[in-house]
Amino acid sequence: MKAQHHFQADTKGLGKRARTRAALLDGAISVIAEKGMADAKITDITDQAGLANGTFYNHFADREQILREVAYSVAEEVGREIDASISALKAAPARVVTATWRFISLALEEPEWGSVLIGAVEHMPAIRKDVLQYLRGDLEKGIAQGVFDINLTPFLLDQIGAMVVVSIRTQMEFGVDPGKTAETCENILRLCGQTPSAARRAVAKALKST
Amino acid sequence: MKAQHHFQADTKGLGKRARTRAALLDGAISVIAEKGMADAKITDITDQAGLANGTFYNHFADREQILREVAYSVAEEVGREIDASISALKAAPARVVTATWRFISLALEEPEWGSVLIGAVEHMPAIRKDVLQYLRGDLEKGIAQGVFDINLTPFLLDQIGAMVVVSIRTQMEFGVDPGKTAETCENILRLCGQTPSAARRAVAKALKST
DNA sequence: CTAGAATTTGAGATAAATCTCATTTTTGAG
DNA sequence: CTCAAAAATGAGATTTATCTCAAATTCTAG
Repeated sequence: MKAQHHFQADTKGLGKRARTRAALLDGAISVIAEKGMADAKITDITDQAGLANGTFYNHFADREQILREVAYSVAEEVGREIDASISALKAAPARVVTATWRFISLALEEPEWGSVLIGAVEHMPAIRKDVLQYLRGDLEKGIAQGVFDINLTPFLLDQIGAMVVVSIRTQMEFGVDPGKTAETCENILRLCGQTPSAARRAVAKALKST
Repeated sequence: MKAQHHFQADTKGLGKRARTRAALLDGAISVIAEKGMADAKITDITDQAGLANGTFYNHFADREQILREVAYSVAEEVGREIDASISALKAAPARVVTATWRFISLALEEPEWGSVLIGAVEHMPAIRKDVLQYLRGDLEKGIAQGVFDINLTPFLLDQIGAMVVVSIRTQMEFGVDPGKTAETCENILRLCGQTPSAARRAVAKALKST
């Protein structure tokens, strides 16, 4: 799962056009990882890809388009991985904890993904909504299973999302700390109405089976 | 408490220098309210203040300085108001709820303050820390009173802060909704380890005595 | 009222960035 | 191998800011 060549990996045998495009997308991921989404300049991206500035415009209409494509692509990839890691789980708390844990871990293990995801959630409301849809289903499950006591609205999803972003950003800045990831998972369960001890138990249990 | 002339109100009788400076600071608040902190340009500020672009540099070294001064000033003012509104309260949950409620209400009643506070918390980590210090004392109180079950770290403060920001931003975008403010207060109490029903009761009680 | 000090002014120097396009280079089908 | 189409190139037009500074204006103390 080399994030270094996320896009180029899929272009074996394809034409030059596709390969250059992939190089630009990969360059964009690197630059976003290094300087953040807001400060990713076109020239940074083409330099990183070893191409001329003008080449960019043969492949993307403007700066926004490439950022959006990168963000959607990373979000989809992460979504697939999380889906796979929780597909066998039935209990809603276990699903929420495992998904959250996996999400934060992926963002931190591949800092390039972390920067893209944080940038996307901050600057692209449409993507934030998409990413949080994954959570929505599991929260519904929890209500149905009688273990979550919540008012399931986009507003609640945004509040949970904000906590996850803080967790990732803090760990990217001050160093990875699984204790913080665990605390984040517990806090989400608390938000869902679970007691501190129930939340703690659920997190411990979910981690043991990983 | 006219936010329109937050700074100019304090300059009766002072010299021209002070008055012009205050006009620039007030202009900055307006512009931040309208376009956000990231997009507040020097020229916008001087236009708003009815002054020439060059005048700005007689009073501030650069863009950052005026933004910082505006942010600190608004944060202090809001801090004072909140302190006053909770000074008589003894119970930690009541203090947390009242302070949070007041903070969100101030940000929404004076949209100029809301934009400044959100911009500051997002772009100026130092200010975020200062603002969250107010909360810290009350969380400590709650631990001492045996009603909060938390690991009181800057990390937890940041997670709570992020929820408040989401609440303000959502209401600024989609319209003021006291239900969302109440939900935010309840969610903070849940994070602190209270049960959903205890949280709900504490919020209802704190609001009745306002 | 006056003159020197303080303040304001706004044109323009400077500094990024984005995006365009005529030209050159590369590609790959026949 | 050839050559027309596709792609890449990078200089520079354009845009949009910040910040400087000599000149004009406004204060204020005597």
